[in-house]
Amino acid sequence: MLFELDQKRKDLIDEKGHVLVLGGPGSGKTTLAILKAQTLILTFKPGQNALFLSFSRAAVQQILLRCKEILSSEQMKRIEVRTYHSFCWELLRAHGQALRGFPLVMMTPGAEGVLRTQFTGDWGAERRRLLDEESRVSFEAFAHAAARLLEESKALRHGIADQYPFVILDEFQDTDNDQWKLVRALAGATQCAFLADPEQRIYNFRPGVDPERLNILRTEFTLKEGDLQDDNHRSKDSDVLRFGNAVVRAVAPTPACRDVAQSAYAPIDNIFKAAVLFYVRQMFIDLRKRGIAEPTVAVLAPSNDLVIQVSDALSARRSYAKMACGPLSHEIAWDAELSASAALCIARLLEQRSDFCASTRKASLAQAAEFWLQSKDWCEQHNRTGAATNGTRASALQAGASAIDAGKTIRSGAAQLVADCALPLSGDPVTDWNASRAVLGGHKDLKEIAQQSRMVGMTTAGDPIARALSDIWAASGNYSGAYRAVAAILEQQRLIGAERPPRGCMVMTLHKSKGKEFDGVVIVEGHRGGEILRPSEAPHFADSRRVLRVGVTRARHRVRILRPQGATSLFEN
DNA sequence: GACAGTGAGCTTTTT
DNA sequence: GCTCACTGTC
Repeated sequence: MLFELDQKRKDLIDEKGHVLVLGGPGSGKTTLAILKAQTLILTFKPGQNALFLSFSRAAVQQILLRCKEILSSEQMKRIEVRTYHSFCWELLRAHGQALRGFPLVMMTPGAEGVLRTQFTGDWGAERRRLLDEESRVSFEAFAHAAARLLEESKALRHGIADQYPFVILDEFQDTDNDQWKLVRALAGATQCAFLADPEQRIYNFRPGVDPERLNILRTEFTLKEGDLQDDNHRSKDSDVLRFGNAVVRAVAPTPACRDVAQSAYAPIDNIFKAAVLFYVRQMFIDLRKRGIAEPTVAVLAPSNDLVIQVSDALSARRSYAKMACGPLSHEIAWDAELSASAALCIARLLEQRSDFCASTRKASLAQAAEFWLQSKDWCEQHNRTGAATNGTRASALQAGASAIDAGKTIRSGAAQLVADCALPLSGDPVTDWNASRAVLGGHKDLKEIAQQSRMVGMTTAGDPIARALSDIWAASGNYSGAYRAVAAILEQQRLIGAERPPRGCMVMTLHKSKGKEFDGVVIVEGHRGGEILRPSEAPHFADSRRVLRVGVTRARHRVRILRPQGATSLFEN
């Protein structure tokens, strides 16, 4: 592939020192960095590679795709595209032992959660103690620990610099303090390209992410800066980016943008859902009219809560303005941990219905309790309310299991509902699965299990879980062993799943869409909560506007923003 | 320890 | 309008 480069880009590629490349979505930062790597690779000695660090596995996939468009297969071998986590872990594993005397042991998020819930006091201090005294390193402390290794050992710094004479840092504006320490140590010894878009800084709320990051970088290192902000290659013929920038400035774009449409719906639940389905279908029709045979469409919502509602909206037949719309199949980008736990509850209930006895009933209660414990841990980790309530719910279910052991009556309504479930089975996995879910839907302290379990995909007979359950039924006429089978499938999906290239219709939060690209984007605002412009940020909504810009600029061709009637205008004039 | 009633506050989170 | 934390009652 050939690239026409202007002088600004050529200068950045030829610069021998560090470069800071600023640019909006689709401006070609990544491409420029890869071209620079391509040039530098020519000067590398055998064994030396370029290193490209990014935050998420999804981003790594995107970057690899871009690399394949530009580099030859020989050149591909000379560039390593990695997440911070995988790079740091390899560093720790390879050099931790030599420098500290003990091999480092990885503490997975799950294992750390268990320790944390048992520990009272300052967890941060305990985490440092675990690292110093037991060589156990938390997932979240990888960057911190790796940075310390580099800071402490000049030999290691130079070893890494020799191995990677050129390092690219993606999304640099979102680098947290620990990652910055690591990068600072690297940049002191090797040549770096920092890629950043200050307007895409949407992880401000994360501890250690500093809005001043770029200025900190500028004071610490001598840089050649280049700003590609004005250019846009992703959506050349569309004015999607112009709209995104207008949103951040809060000034309506003139002339109006053809490719971005806003619609208002009456703030009533049924109308909301019908409107979502209608406009998403409409987006597919629009894109096909433009000659895109198999369009990808992302439906983006400000909150996870709303993502569920959107998925709900797309899952049933509805009519909007007298037009009938059939359901639309779609994928949800979802935090798999909780939904896996919820799915295991359903599997336990299937076993209980197959063989109603003390041990299956206790297992169901224990799994439901486990769900709430995980929920509790999640709340604590993410600083959300609900931890106390979830803990109480878990206790009530555990108390139910103890009551069965002691031969006493179960006192909690939720525990009773779980333990007394003895619905007959039909042998059709989808029907039986949904019947178990429906039971849980009948109590406020179990409802969320039913809701979360919807995310694992068990709607058609072809889903892996349905097929496995079908096999079990065929072999034994009941669902004994369902738990193990479902657990195995979920584990497998966790390892291989997730990073498939986008296809068809996908629903996710605005935040999760960052770094991705779709033909069309539908942004959905809720009518009760789930606001695009978060009320707490009034009157200027600066953070919200950056998030919205990220969502809007995911689109190659077309955007629709669906808002409730009466919502605050996106523009102040 | 279960649960109904009451008043407050409501997001996002790459590994 | 819903869900959480907290409090009082059984």
